[in-house]
Amino acid sequence: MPRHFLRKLELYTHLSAADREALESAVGEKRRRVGPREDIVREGDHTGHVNLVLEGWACRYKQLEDGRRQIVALFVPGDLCDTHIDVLREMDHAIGTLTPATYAEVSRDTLGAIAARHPRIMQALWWDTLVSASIQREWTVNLGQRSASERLGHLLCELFLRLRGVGLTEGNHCVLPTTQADLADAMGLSTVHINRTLQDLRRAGLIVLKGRNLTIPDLAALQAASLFTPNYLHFDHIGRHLDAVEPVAV
Amino acid sequence: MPRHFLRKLELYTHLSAADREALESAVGEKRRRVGPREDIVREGDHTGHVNLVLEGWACRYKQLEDGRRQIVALFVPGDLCDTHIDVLREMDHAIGTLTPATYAEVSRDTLGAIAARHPRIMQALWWDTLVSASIQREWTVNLGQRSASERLGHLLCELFLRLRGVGLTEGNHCVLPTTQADLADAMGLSTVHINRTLQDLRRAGLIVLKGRNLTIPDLAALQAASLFTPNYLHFDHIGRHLDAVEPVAV
DNA sequence: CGGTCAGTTGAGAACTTTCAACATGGGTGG
DNA sequence: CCACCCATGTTGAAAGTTCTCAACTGACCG
Repeated sequence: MPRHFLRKLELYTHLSAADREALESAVGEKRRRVGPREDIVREGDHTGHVNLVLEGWACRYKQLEDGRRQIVALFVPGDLCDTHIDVLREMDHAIGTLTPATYAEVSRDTLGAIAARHPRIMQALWWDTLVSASIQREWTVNLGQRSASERLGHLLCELFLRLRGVGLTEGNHCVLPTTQADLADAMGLSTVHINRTLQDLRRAGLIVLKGRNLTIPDLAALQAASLFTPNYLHFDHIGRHLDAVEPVAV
Repeated sequence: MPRHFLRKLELYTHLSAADREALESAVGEKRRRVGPREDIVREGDHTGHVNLVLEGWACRYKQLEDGRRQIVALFVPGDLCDTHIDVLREMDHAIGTLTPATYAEVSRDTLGAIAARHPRIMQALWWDTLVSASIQREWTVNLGQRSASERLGHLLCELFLRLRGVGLTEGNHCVLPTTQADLADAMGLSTVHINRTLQDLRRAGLIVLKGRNLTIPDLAALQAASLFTPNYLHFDHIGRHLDAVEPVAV
């Protein structure tokens, strides 16, 4: 059932049937369904589990006292929120949904048990954690150095590749279920400017965005226009030395 | 010798004498001294060790093809660069010094051996890693939502508290050895604007900055002006349940 | 003494925000 | 079934912030 998550981990290494079963049963333990714009975790909480997004989109965000909000990470199906975060006393940020969503709560104990018994999974979770950190760094670059259109184009490239990594694209097309206000909070821009920047990208033929449907006619062109290089996503099967060798050949 | 690092870890938990010795000997293995503005790690490298800053300041940065540079993290004495990063194939960023610096190279094997034998250290390293990630998120908020003066004030608050955490402040005073150009690259602003913003902060009486010497006459005031809350640094001795109980009482 | 680096200043240009109005669409109650 | 409402997206114009360019200062070094 956590097929997007499994698919993502297999970008790093091939899992054995036993690995997959272990993850499936862990994810089956406790499942929740929530509406759009709901908090899953609030700032100040102390949670003892990890959340895995199964369907829908969510985000990690921080809010300033005066109401300004910054989305610091977007979560799409297959994304794991806050691995190991429970070493810290309390959450310094919140996690909320952008769309209706379902997610699995995996307890720390369950995750620890799996990691102990399945070293390949442990490595893959490590990889996932490090890639998340790398994405966070790239967002810092994005906000610090890129112009509005580069910034937005960069985000769309990243999301497209991440969605493709979990099997949620078709050809050069994917969904973009966020509102323009969500994009604004993620990019540190006003909604008005997001709107105009999207129009610029459309006018330049770099994207086709109708409603929640995004098409990127020429990904290489969008990447070039956004100074995007995919290396920071580390989608290069770098854990192949750990690949499971199944006993049964085809 | 890695006194700043030890002191930082003790913000989280108290280490035993054995813990401290293990860390000291690990850090003594290989020590390097480099000048200012030198790269310690280059983008594309594949390193098998972790670097611990002993003296001087360094940074993690990413550079765009057209030369724009974003500093995504600052390292002060006691900071550890890139724990566990070697799960990834190659570095997606570089690490360079800002000032002359000395650092210790700790091999992955050494670190792994310590972690296995000293669970308290392993937990403390985890805490350090998670705090670094938290700081990275806060920088994203900083670049996305705060105005130039809030942004710069926020950074100065953070640096002051981090330096205080490793014993490198005296009263309300510390060093700030970066150039304005470095600050600009870290804050996503131009050097000219950094210069003017520093003047604003000075004029408002929030900082006194002469050469490399920074004084913050009223930290609470600077925090308030910058919408700074220290919770994200997690300096709250949250690992106290792990505190070492020394067999010898004083 | 000349050169270089860091810091400072002025002025205009460019980018982004704010405010306010208007358009569109889906959903709800009458 | 229609009327209304609200969330989302769109547009215009003025204001505000930040950048760029260019010049100049002061300190340190060879």
